[in-house]
Amino acid sequence: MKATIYDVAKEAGVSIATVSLVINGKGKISKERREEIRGIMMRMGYKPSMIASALTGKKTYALGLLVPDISNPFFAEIARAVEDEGQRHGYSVFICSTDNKDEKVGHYAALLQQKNVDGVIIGTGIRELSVLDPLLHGGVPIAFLAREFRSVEVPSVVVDDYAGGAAAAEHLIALGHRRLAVLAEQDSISSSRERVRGFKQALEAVGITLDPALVLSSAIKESKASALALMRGEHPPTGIFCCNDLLAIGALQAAKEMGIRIPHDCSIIGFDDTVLASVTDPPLTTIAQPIEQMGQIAVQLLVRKIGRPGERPERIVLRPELSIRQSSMAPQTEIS
Amino acid sequence: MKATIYDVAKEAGVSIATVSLVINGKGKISKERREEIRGIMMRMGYKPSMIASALTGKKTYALGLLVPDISNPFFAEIARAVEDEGQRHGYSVFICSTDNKDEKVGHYAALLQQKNVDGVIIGTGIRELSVLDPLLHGGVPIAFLAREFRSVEVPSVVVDDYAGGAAAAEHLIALGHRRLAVLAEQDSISSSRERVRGFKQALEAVGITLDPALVLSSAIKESKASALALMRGEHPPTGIFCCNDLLAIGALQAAKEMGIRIPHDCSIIGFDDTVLASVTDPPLTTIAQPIEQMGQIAVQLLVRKIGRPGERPERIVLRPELSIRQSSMAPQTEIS
DNA sequence: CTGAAAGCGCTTACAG
DNA sequence: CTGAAAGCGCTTACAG
Repeated sequence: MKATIYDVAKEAGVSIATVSLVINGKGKISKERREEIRGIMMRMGYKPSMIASALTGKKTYALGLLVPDISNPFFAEIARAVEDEGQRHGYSVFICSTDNKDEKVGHYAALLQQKNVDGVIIGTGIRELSVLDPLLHGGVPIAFLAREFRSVEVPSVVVDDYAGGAAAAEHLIALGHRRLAVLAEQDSISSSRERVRGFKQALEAVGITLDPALVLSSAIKESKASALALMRGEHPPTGIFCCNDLLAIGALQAAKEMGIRIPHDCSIIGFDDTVLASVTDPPLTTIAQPIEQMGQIAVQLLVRKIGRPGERPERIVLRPELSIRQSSMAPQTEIS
Repeated sequence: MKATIYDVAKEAGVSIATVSLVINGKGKISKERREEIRGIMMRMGYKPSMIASALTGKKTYALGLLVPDISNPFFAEIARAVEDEGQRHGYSVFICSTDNKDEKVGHYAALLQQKNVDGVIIGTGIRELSVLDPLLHGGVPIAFLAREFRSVEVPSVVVDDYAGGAAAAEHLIALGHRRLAVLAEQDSISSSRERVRGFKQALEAVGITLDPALVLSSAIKESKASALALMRGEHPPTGIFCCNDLLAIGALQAAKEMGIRIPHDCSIIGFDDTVLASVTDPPLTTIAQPIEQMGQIAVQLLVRKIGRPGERPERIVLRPELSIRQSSMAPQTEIS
């Protein structure tokens, strides 16, 4: 039913080798023949099968994108940037949501290598690096996006998470806050660890120590409950740094439930600057990541790696930026 | 470098045919041989190449998902549901953002058929159905999701958009509104047209006619500007029905810019009930779609179609539901 | 119960 | 400038 290279060869009265050459613009085919064969392909609606050509040494022009959850706006925006930049280089992308579970990462790693993808972008947290073995041993190029593992030499784009955490702290300090809390992601997520570290260091730089009891790791579904725990303590914080916008939203909801006014009673800072940040009540002060740029660079690095596997992998660090909205202000109430 | 079926055959001292049989659990292989070969595959880390097996008549186990924009939270949530349900049936999914442009739809249609995907879920607006020809003629099964074209017999899941639009109108009417406006999507989007039609009919049912000047189609990027146009008219509406949550957010922003208080001065209703609706200021009254269910059903229908191409395609209609939050209330101000 | 052979739709040297 | 042939990694009848 679908035309194959044999059909167009027969129609053109040439061998399939010749047709293959014109498809790939190789060899020296007379101009007329070339034009004629092109015309026949058009007329027959012939498109070479990518799986057949992939089997004969060419690429599959497919990429995998591993993220914790495509429905999380941050990763959805990343995915769009990756998709667009991928298209620009001729690649399609498979979405792979891992829920930050090694088990799912491993599953997708095996699957993607079985599917012979040309490369995979890894933007998900991983505990045990060995779950990537199917990719690493299978010779599938990878690039890290917004996550990284210094132990392995792989191209990566990250935002300076440490600096971002520090910027959040400095903003809060400048506003006059002293008693601060942190809502972090799981510990397996390197970016989250760095943000907390930067936040903590910046506090210590001005002589404030972060109360360990006020640093909570939380899954996104439990962000509200975690924030409630933070706010219900004996000495509630006057400001909370949340390691992503979604966690910040949980904090916002917790505050609303407890009748705590944001930012009057407590300041909240997020991280990411997704669409969400501009629509919350109140709009969220957050540390903005250059999302589109990160996605673009990730595919550029990966594509380069695919092209020249031997080259030394690059590591690109982008600067996050404080975006001030209405969820932060100077502390108003004196909390005993 | 990667092990092939030949490597394991040699290692096991059998023919590749035998190995193939144990891979596929076919034929009658003695239990010991089967176990032994399984062990060897494990040890060598052998996984059959999906592209090779796809070339020999089997499926590629890849699906395409066409949506307007994966970074739009509604479609991101759809994508997650499609990905998960796809995995459950053994399929991976390619993301394809079309920006509702026929040109991109056509591009992806051709690309997906070249990649030999087993099926495509279409959740994007299309003006000229012929852009799907590469799929239709290529014999690639498709299913419509949240969009549809009655002219072609294809399995589809939709929400009763007409009823949803009517529900929005009824809510507003019950609240006491009489002068209403609509912020719609582009006309090529069937779901949007239906929502507007339902809204309008419900108004007419109680003797209110919708002023055509107060019905605007708007791209998402221009939603704020369009809402401003609506609100700046001589007789501004006391309520605006927006055909999706993102448009409603544009309206919220326009109101804020003009100093119009929501819901006191104007009620706003969205459609979709994505995460966004619960975090806006104020939280959005909206018509909720069963997003996860829609994604699941779409792949179930598609998978069924792939399995039994001859069967009569099903059409599943789900009910949307009014979700009341704080962006709607009885009209307060008397606007001349 | 298992192997030899053809074939899927291409690409790539190698001849001529 | 163009064709015959081998090969990519599998699957599937067909023999035996």
